[in-house]
Formats: sequence, structure tokens, C-alpha cells
Amino acid sequence: MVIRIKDNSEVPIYLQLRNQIVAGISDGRLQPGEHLPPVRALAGEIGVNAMTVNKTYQMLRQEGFIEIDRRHGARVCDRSGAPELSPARLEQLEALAAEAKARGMGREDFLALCAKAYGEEEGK
Amino acid sequence: MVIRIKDNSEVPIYLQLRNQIVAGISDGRLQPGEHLPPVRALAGEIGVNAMTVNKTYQMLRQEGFIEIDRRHGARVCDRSGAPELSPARLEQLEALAAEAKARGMGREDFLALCAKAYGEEEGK
DNA sequence: TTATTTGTATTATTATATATAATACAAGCA
DNA sequence: TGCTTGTATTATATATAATAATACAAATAA
Repeated sequence: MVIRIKDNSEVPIYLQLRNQIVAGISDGRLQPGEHLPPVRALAGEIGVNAMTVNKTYQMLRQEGFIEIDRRHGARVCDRSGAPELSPARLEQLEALAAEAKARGMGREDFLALCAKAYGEEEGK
Repeated sequence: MVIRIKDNSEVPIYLQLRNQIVAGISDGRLQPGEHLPPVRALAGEIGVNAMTVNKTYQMLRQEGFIEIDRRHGARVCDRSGAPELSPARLEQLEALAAEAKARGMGREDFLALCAKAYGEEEGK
């Protein structure tokens, strides 16, 4: 999977990396059970420190996206339980909606943006 | 307008404050032309440093939500131009949608969350 | 005119977050 | 036995976040 890090972004590297891996899971480029590259390999590939990649993996693990152990490395989890967003993510979504509304954007236009962001529903 | 700052939040104070003011504009508690409190007054009210509030005001000004000058203080702008979200916000929305999708959430469920976050369409 | 209020600039200090670097180690595997 | 795995450690550098104490220019109110 191709990773691209913006060096001048306000988003920290470990978060950019996390977001792109989540995006990979969302669109099927990363399948449940599939292995992520070793921290050193991925760090070398994208030109960052290994501990930065490790931080990303720890975050993904804590969020339930991947499992990690020393034998197999890191691999994408099977989805379990009802799909839901964390309270922090919902708060983020509410802040986004409020901003759209504050800028005068109507409900339909906002939902159109959300639908576009979600993209096509491949798979299930 | 009532402001409430979470002292233990991961979201910086100046951002919490910014988000709540944007929320106030979005739901009509803050009307175009209305004045925000002076930085010192608001800082005292919520128990933070005046420069922190100033940072919030600067951010809101740069985002086009308020106007500031030394005579009148800070006041909410009239909306001008077509409503739209910045590229950074759209990127944030895409990351949120990707996360929902990665967790197995279907398009309709995600859009239902977005609709709920937007809330009722009072006013226009 | 004088005093006050406005946002803002300055300087200093503290704490935390981010990122890199160089190692080192335990555990599992070839 | 080596190699690879994630991880822990220590150090350093930079940036961000927040507070504190002043100070100043400009405009308003007394």
C-alpha cells in the first residue's frame, strides 16, 4: 500500500500515517488478517523514524483496528460488534456540522458532502 | 453565551473555545453583528489567560467568522459568498467517513449520524 | 482633558507533544 | 545460531500550548 506523508502538514506524521491506514482498511486495500509492514520497513519506506511508526501502530491497536504480537507483527483485525464511532469522533463530526451550518450551508448540501466523503459502497 | 471548558480534554483550550463560538453562530445564539465579550472579560469568566482567548479570536478572524477592530472589539460577520468548507475541513470529513467505513458502518448509518450532528434546520 | 477600555505586542517561564537518533532487549522463527 | 519482531530506554531538538506580568496605541466615555 502506497503511503504519502506531507512534510509541511499541520497534521503530525504519526496521525497522517494512521489516517491513511484507516483509509486503506475502509476501501479494502487492507483486508482483515492482512499484515502491516514491520515498523522498521515502513519507517524506511516513507523516510521517518521507526518510533514514529510504532506510535501509529499503538494508536491503531488501541482503537481496535489492528492486533500486534511479536510472532506475527501487526495485522488488521476482523470487525467485531456493532459499527460505531467513538464519542471523540462524534464530537468531531458535530463540530464539522456546526461549522458548515455557521457558514450558511444547508442540511442537504452538508449531507451531500458527507455522502461524497463516504464514497462508493463497495463490498457489503 | 455560556462557555464550558474541559480542563482535561485533549483538545486545546483555544480550540474548545473556538468550536463553541462556531457552534453558537451555527445555532443562532450568536447573530451576525453581535459582539463577543472583550478578551479579558471572557478570559476571566472561563478562568483562562487573556492571550489564550486572543488566540481564539485571531483564529476566528482568519477563518472569516468574526471581524475585529479596536473601536468595536470583536463581532460576528455577516455571511458572504457561497457556503463552503475549507480543504482542511473536507479532509477531516473524509477521514471521519473512512473511519466509519473501516469500522463496518454502512452509508445510510453514517449519513444518519451526519444528519443528527447537523441537527434541526432553524432559520433559512 | 482625563480616564478607561479595546486589541495587541512583548518577554519570560513551564509543560507537553512531536520527531529523531542510537541502542538494547526479549521472544519467536528460519 | 542468527535474524526479525515489537518494544523500552535515553537523549536531544523543536514546536505547541498555556500562563503571567506588563506595556502600548487607539478609540471611547467620563
